[in-house]
Amino acid sequence: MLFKRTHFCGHLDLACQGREVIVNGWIRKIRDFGKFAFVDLWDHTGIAQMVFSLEDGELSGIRQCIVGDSIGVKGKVVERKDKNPNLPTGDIEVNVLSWERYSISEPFPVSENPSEETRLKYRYLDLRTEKMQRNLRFRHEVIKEIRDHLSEKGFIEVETPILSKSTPEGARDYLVPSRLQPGHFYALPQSPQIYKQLLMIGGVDRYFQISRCFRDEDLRANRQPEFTQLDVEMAYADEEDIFSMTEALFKDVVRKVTGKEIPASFPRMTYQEAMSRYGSDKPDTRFGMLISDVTGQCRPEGFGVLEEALGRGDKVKGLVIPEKEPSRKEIDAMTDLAKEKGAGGLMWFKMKEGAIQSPVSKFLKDGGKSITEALGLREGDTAFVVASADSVASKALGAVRLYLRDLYGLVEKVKELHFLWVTDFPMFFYNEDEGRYETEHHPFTMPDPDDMDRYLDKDPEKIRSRSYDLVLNGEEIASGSVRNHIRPLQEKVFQKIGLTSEELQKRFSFFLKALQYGTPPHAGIAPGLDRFIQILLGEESIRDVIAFPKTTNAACLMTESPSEVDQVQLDELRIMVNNKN
RNA sequence: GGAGCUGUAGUUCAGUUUGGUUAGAACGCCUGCCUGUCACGCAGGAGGUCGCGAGUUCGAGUCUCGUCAGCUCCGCCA
Repeated sequence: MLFKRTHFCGHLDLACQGREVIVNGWIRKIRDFGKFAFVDLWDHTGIAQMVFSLEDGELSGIRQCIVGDSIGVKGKVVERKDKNPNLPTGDIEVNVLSWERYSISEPFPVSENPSEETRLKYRYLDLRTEKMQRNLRFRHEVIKEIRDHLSEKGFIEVETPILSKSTPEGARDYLVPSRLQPGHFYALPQSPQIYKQLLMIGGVDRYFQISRCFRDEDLRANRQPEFTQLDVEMAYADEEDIFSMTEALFKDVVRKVTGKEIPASFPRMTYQEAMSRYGSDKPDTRFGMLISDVTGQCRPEGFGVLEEALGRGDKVKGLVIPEKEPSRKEIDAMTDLAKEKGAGGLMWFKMKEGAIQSPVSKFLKDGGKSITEALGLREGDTAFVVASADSVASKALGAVRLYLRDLYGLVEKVKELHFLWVTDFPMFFYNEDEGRYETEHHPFTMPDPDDMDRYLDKDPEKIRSRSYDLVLNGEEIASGSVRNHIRPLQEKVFQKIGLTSEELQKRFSFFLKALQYGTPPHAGIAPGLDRFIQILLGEESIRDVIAFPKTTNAACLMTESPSEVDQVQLDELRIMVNNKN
């Protein structure tokens, strides 16, 4: 029999005193004293203490229960003799009159501090923890506020297909075989990009969607093979419209879900400045330690390595961490980071008792004076310097800068939210491996028309695109652009990235055709909700804000997917599996 | 594709440096005792392919090689 509950465990308090209540939940803890037992009963609202008299035949059955059993309890709320100030419901307890054991639990395969592997295998039990309950509810609040906000602003949510078509460029697609057309495949969407542009052509005007996106690439702590984006698109809109729409949205949502106030508009930085000063296209602006170019001031005489570098046009760049002296081991770790980014090495200089200390000062005729002065090195500081091609030096120092951030805890997690627009991304970059140009953002981005005229043939990497990223605390949380709504211009872009006219015809004729029917100028953006929620909650991993996440191997430990399928299914799809390699 | 860390009882871990008796602890589980706990307490008990496979050795949880899995990072992720 089901006890129809009158209250949730966490809502019981002194106001219920003397009342007969019914609560349902899971046993969290049993403390058995022989003549009676305390049972901590948990539901999604919290814990309340039940008191079972064990001298009563029916109630003594609680002794057969273990943690995890699902039970219903009818009892009287009474004020406690010994209150527990650590428990929200610690003023009261429930004297049990009758109860029902709904289902029996196996002993829990998880403990209070389970490993990631155990958590993922028994995710449904992990979800019963306070943290996961809080995170799922918080996520719901964020999405609800987004829907409310955009609905009020005249946006409508439109669903787009999951069984979709392979897009050019970008990530590896997840493919779904077609049974009715053997040898043909759907692709799961990497984003609803083309559909939302078609919705603009279709007169929807203001669209959004909480949409699932799929990318078959290697995973990270903040990257899952399927993830959730807030996809937004506006007709007759440009950068400024998207910026102000997004700023208003984030300000409203952040206030409603966290109570925090963020600025009404976010600072902006060009891609070029981000790269040269922060060594990253997603700069963490919560702290300083910017990268300086000291090529001009640097006197390399005597140090062959540096002389040669400057001879071939390399840059000398550096940054200073004030009043810190990293250890030998830490410097080694930073050197490895710099090398990973392509730098030949990492020089360092310390200022102690007015003298420069550095492993390279003995080579330099000026002992490193020109470099440290240019960087403004002061007593007790340490400077890190890289001599490499401009972008390599910046990226290497960008990695060093983040290492120092984490080493010395230079930012307080969660407390501050630093939003930043990064603009003026390049339209194209040259892919050495493939021997062709690719788009930095995606091919549907509007290139700067003047740059296009000027550089398309001679220097395509100089062409700027009308795209932008939104960065929060050093993490990319949204990406968008003004779209290319002019068919001939769109064709030019496709040509530049090496799509032949046959390929174009085969894969995109529908889209190019659609562009011919009075496409409104339009622009959009797509914030990644998993990351945004992760940052607001201060979680280390995106997995902690997703109910059923996958491992770094893109597997689900709970369902054991992916898995083999029956031969019958493969035959139906006319698929033969090649197990070689 | 590459690098690092980890894998021992149901769970979380110690033991691996320096190979050697019967692989330990805590929590959980089982049995019993206990009138006020909230990390209840007390007594007793069960529970192990040391991830898997080779190899070295008289002898491997411990050393070597391979492999699988989890995590973190690089490449990759328009």
